[in-house]
Amino acid sequence: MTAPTPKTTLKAVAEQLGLTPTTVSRVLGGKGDQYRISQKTQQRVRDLAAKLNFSPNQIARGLRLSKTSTIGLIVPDISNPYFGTIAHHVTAEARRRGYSILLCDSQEDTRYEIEAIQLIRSRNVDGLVLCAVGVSDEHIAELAESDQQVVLVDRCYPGLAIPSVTSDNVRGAREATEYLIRHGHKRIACLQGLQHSALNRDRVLGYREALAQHDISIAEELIVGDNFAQQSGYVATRLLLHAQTKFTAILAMSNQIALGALQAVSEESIKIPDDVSIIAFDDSPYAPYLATPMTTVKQRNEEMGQIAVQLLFARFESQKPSHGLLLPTQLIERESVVRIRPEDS
Amino acid sequence: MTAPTPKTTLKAVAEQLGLTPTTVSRVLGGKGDQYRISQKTQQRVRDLAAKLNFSPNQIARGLRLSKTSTIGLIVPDISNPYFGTIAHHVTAEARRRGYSILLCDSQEDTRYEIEAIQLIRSRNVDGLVLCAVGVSDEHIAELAESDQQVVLVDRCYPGLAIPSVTSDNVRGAREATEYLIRHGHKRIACLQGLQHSALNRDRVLGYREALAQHDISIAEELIVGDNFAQQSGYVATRLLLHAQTKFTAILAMSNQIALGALQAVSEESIKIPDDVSIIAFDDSPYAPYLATPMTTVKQRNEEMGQIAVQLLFARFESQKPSHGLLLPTQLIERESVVRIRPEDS
DNA sequence: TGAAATAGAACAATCGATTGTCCTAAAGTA
DNA sequence: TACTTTAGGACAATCGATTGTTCTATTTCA
Repeated sequence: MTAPTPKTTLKAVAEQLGLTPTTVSRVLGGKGDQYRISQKTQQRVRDLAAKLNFSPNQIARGLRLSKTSTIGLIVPDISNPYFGTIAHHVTAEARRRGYSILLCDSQEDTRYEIEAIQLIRSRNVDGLVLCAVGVSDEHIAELAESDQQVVLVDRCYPGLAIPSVTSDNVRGAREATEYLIRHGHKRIACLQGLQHSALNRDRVLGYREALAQHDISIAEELIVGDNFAQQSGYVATRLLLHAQTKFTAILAMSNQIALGALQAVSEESIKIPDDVSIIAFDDSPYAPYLATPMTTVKQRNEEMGQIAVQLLFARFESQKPSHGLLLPTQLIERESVVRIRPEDS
Repeated sequence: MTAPTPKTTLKAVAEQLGLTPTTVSRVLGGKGDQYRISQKTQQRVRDLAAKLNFSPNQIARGLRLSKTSTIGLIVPDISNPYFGTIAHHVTAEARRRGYSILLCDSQEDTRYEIEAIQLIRSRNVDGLVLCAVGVSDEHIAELAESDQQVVLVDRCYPGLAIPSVTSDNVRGAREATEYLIRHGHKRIACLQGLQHSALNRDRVLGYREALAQHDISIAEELIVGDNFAQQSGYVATRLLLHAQTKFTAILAMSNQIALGALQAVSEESIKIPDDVSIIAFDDSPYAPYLATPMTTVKQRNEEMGQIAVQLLFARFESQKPSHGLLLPTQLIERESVVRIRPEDS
């Protein structure tokens, strides 16, 4: 086995040059001139530091400066490409500013989320980007009152004074529903996500608004589902089909719910869109190549990640309270919705 | 705005009790008895700590103990569900052991990867889980000689004495190719990934082996593509089709390459599997619901994430050099491969 | 030539938690 | 009574980098 090379410290560099850590630190920190370190010394310091591949211990630095150049990121499920994309852009945007990312996966579980928040705070991150699970909000309220800088992404809590960036979920759901209505659908199943979450509430609200505006009575038995996972979409769809509840279209409130619906529908040998139309929240690179290319509500999750970091840095620089940012969604029309004759509905 | 609550320190707890930080630290560290702190004092300490919601500053702790309870994780692209899944299981497994994850996304760029490694090391992580980009290996060799604990995942460097966990890529590709051959295919396009990467070399090797074993001459013009991205798969497929190069099947070396192939094929209105069969590396939840359900080579990426962390901890505990771990792949048969008559090929 | 100014760098405290060692008063022992 | 134990904690150094202050030769200038 090779002998491990111990890390080079500031002190080690200083000793090799016959200087003190103070001097070395100032030179490398760009304050050499300010503190009248001679050019010759400065050059010697820089040369040796480069040669030894010295880079300051960020832990020590973090302790001294109480600034870790780290941003915490909590997401419900990093294996979901929706959050993966957000994370990708958060990390990219953070790196551009010299920040690192401390990642936690809350597994869609509020308990883990609380744990993650504590963990991340005990590590003194400079800021926190939080994709909350979205049900309980007590711990979020606590967070808002602490000195921790936070930005909420994707799922926000309207009551709390925390900067946030989310899709305009009400509008996105309303537009999707209206699209279905324009195509003659009146009995539209709503495969909802996590109940009592703000995110779900907004989407279902948009769905209800669209129906109400078109004088279509809302059939509560068509609003089903427990959470944003595939399993929930599957079960809900199977139950709907089994109950012989009549419906001509499905609005799935997440990409995973949509997958569950596809699974259920394929098992029943029901054809999309001939037998039932479907629109899903969240676009996917696979959407165009599905058995029936799927019409989706695309969210700007790339921008969400970038904006989240930018909001965070805006907070670092000023104490101005920033409001929630609403991003538009886009209905991507493919072939999973069929126009039906009014009498069918 | 609410007044920010400053963080509680050990010293603050100690002062409120009229004790020294030493005592408080020992009690909370479970060493109260060992250092003969009276039960009464211990209880007072614990009570106040709980009341103030004290949790030690991990930065200070990390400095003193030179142990940060943090694992670095570098992936080429966290928005790719393949890596997302690995990350998900790495974080879960790490949390179970009280470790946090410092995440970097190298964007499939070796320069960023090198940057990420430096960054992560300057933050004194206890271990590093690296999904390397896979072309250059000088910086990896350097890493191997340092005192940094590392585990390579998904993409390994055979020459280096670094523990790793990867799929048995040679065998996976060979089995997929054999499957195609058994279905009568002889001219099989190989949409490869990043050239000169060990991962790609292995997969292409498996492909060549299978052909060789069946006495099928290897048509070099059928081995095309630059990297693991969708764009590469798209371009390569378009070019193949444009060149009128005859082939009856495609072996795509990643999920994203496969997407690119689907894109190209759909634009040329070519039917899968009637006109061309396809098998792709990496399974996807969408695979069963594609226009043609796709036959895939499924990797055990969930286990990869878990095993990576376990290997890392095994290294923490013993200095035994561990070898590379090879995980089997699984061919998931769907409908994207058609049996053709020998004379067609 | 003597005092003031300046160049060049060293000293020492600090961030917060941990730990080997040391101190003091009460209790036990001969 | 005189001495050793023991209980219960306190002291102070340490991890590595940063920074306000201080110190010492040279220069500079009148």
